[in-house]
Amino acid sequence: MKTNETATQLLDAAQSLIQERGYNAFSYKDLAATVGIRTASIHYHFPSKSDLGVALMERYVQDLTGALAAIDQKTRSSKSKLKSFIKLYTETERRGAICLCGSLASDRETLPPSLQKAIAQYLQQSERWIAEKIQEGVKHGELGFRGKPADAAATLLSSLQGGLILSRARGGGSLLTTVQRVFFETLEAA
Amino acid sequence: MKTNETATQLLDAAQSLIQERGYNAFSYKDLAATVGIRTASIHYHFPSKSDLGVALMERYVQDLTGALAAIDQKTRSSKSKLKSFIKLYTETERRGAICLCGSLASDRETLPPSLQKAIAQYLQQSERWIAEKIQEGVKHGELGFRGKPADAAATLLSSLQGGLILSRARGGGSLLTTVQRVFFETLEAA
DNA sequence: GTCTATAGGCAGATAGAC
DNA sequence: GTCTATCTGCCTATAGAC
Repeated sequence: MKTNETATQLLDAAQSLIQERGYNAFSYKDLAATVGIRTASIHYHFPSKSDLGVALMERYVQDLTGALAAIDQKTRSSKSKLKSFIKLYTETERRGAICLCGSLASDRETLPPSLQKAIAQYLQQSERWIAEKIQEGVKHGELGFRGKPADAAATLLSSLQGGLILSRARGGGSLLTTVQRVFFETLEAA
Repeated sequence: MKTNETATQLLDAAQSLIQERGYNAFSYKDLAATVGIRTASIHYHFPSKSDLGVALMERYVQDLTGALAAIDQKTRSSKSKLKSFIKLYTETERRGAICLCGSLASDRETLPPSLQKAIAQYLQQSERWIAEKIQEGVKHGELGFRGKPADAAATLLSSLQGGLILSRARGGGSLLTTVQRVFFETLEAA
């Protein structure tokens, strides 16, 4: 897939707009203006807005899979893997954006089922991966934590998603750094 | 304010719709259908959609203030106060809804400044109250926690907001119970 | 306070030329 | 693949009768 293909540009533009304004607040007109074509041309690539949304979330899930694989390869310790994961969110925070899933979750009831499914998949995959790393860390003695890894994973992911919301409401700052610190205190405290 | 006044009914309907579908996905037509009047009549109570949004968030902040005051009066220990606060969120979770602020945060860039301000106020007020309770709990020896109360407060609120999103994406369940458990483990572990 | 009627604009989407 | 032209429907909002 060439990165300059129109379809890719459209997905990029849509992702930014959704993360900034929400699914129901962006239009083909916005996309057309950004990419530099007419609205009718967008329908050639994505017949309906739902099609675009589904394609976007599919790409988002694939990107996640790639990012997690990259972290697993590059990094050694479970703790630094978790930190790399959190970094994905701090980068989003710095952009003043929120997660695509978090944004779509608000509009959930207006979304097609296939899109709802992709959102759930993204979050589940993240959660499982986190739980895995926590479990590994405990096993190898890197992390001292007595609770269920799955519980800590769900809590961490929640606080990252919610942290992006709070951070944006505050108008900036680095709330996620705090979230990370508190998270590791939890893991090491037990 | 009589609870059956049309304005109140409109706010109630709008709040439900926003929590279910997002700010940009509900219309005066939806409200009209719910309340049983015509769209034009809504403009008598709330000239513009922004006016409605602002009034709604103002009421939401007032409700919060009332709820926090009620908790402070009724309950004794800091820990049970915090549990009562979390219960506000578990009730939202049970309804399959997310926080009004969380929902509006996605559409933030499309909202009038006064509305953005109200969102920030709601979250700030929550955060401060939580931090206060944690500080009290530590002072009275109820909670063992060495970090900054403000940090734990920001993290808890983040995980509650995010937890509502994850919970909805999962299609139900009681994720917030898990979040609560992990939170108190953190506070008592240190 | 609520109604009917209507305005003006934008939404997503389609047909067919190039 | 992108265009122009056009459709239909919904949106917020207003005017004015009751």
